[in-house]
Amino acid sequence: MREDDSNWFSRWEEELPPPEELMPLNQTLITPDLALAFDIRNPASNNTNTTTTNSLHQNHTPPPPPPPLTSTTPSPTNPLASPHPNSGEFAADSAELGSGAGGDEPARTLKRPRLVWTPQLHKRFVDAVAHLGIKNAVPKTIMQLMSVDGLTRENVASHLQKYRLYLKRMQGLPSGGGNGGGAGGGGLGTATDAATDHLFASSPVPPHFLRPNSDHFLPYVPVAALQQHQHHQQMAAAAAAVGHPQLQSQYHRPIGHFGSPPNGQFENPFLARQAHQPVHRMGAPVHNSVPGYVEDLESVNGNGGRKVLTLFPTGDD
DNA sequence: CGTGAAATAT
DNA sequence: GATATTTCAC
Repeated sequence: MREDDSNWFSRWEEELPPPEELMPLNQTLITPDLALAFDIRNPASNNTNTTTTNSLHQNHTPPPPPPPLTSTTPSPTNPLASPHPNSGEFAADSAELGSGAGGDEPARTLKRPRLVWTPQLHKRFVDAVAHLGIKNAVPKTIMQLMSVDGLTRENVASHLQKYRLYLKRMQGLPSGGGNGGGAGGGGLGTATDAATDHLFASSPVPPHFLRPNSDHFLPYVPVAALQQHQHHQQMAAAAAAVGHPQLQSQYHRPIGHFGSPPNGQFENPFLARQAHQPVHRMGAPVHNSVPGYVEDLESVNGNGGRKVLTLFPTGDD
């Protein structure tokens, strides 16, 4: 059964995980103490040996440097004056660690913690790729389109790679459902596919991806009325999504698992920063007029009524 | 710069 | 041990 592309989106809702993200996040949860800086990495959790049972992951990682990531901060004038003073950007930093040995030289060599690709972030990624088209779906473009602060080209490239594999695997067995035997004729790795499925399954796969033929991209429709009465809190972008919640005591709320979705695999509803407006012009031959690319916000009615806002047009052409 | 594969951390 | 993510190399 081939459904129109317009339907593929509808399926998202059902396939998408129950948005526990709906849960009203109150910035109140974040006390000023917590809201300071983030970023941590276990310097000692690095063991080349696979045998030593060093389960000591708990170490204090001094919150080093400021969160500022890429220097691309055009922010000339923010037309979107955020009504919430708290949620726009994060304070610079307080540099109050005093722990251990000094530590304050990191401004540049900032080793970012592992980036956690949450369903939301992944969705953004997919959306960006969908808008760009496989043709221009290159890390650099995607990264720029995503405008997620903290995201780097390497991150996107890495994820893109996995995403491609996932699509490939999918084309082999689109069989919805348990498909047990791989069959498809591919006979390739099997361990990584199933695993990635969970993560990628959270985000809808645009039909265009399965379509090596069509390389046309959507013109992107501006969201005329995006005045939702319910504004969700906005926190740092990927930066906040990084690191571990356990020790992380900064811009990340102790949100654990809200509700348990049937799928059971979501718990990090962090928000990606609404990027700035225009994307840097690159030497790309194509003129992608991508004005403020607004990502769809998760708007759900706490009353069972699930409502999702999408920006891009569903119908391909 | 982009992509592929390996290494590492969780 | 498996998976996710990061890093190196081409």
